[in-house]
Amino acid sequence: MPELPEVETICRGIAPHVHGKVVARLIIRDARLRWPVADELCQLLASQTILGVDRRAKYLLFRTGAGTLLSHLGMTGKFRVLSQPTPPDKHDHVDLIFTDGSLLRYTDARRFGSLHWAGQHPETHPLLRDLGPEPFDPAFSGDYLHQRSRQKKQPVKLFLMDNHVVVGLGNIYANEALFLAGISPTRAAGRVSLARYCRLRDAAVQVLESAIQHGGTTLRDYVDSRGAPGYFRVHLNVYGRDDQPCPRCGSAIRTIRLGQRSTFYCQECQR
DNA sequence: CCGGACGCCTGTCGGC
DNA sequence: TGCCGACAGGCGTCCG
Repeated sequence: MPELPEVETICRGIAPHVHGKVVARLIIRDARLRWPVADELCQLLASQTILGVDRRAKYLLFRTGAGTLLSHLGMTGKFRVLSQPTPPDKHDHVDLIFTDGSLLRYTDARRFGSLHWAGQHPETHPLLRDLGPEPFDPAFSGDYLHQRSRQKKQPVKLFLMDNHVVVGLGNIYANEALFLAGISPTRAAGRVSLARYCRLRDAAVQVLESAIQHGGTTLRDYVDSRGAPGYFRVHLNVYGRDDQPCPRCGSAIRTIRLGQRSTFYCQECQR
């Protein structure tokens, strides 16, 4: 479900409500997420204070003095803050209960998400270690993309969605960035010029920043930590708009499959 | 080493 | 109405 803007929105929504809270206990109702949730998390987190919440790529990091709780939301993962417990629904798999009676509840219908303990240096955790730069990091530049893509025959859209290259761009925002940059998603990554990679970098940063400002994109079931949808959907130029007119030139937006994912683009505006 | 396909799950939607 | 296949904001792993 969530790409960078959605995870960032959840991170900002949760942070003020969990910051400084002390964990009373962790309840794991169903440990069968993408990887089994370790029972040890209960002992590790008990009586720890949440010092802060950060985002790295599409992961949320809950910092404590003893180490870091790492969470990925997969396709349908959600976090909500409740001021007091309510009877759990079918997919409410984990509760992090604080000493003041409030709680952070993890819900995930498809169970593609995950919860891991990452210790004091989460950046060395295997899931984070090999990730590429954040899109807002100066290291993510047109020059960087150009250098990394030489000799690559892979379609530029898959290159852009590769977490080893840059993080945070999932199917929606990769489609949108390529539209804004005027680059065909099927073009071989190694055959995109430096100038066009500079435009692609700018387009990616622009679409992600704008999406964050609008609280992310809700297509079907994404909601933030307060249960509110994101409002960026109305700003999408191509995603989900097959056969509709291109907002720039009016010709019909095409849909193809690339790496088993739906890919939307304008044949006239993107080359 | 690379690129592409698979599989993990449940829910929803469209077509017959 | 019901059934069935396709598809959905991700990504580690396996295979050629």
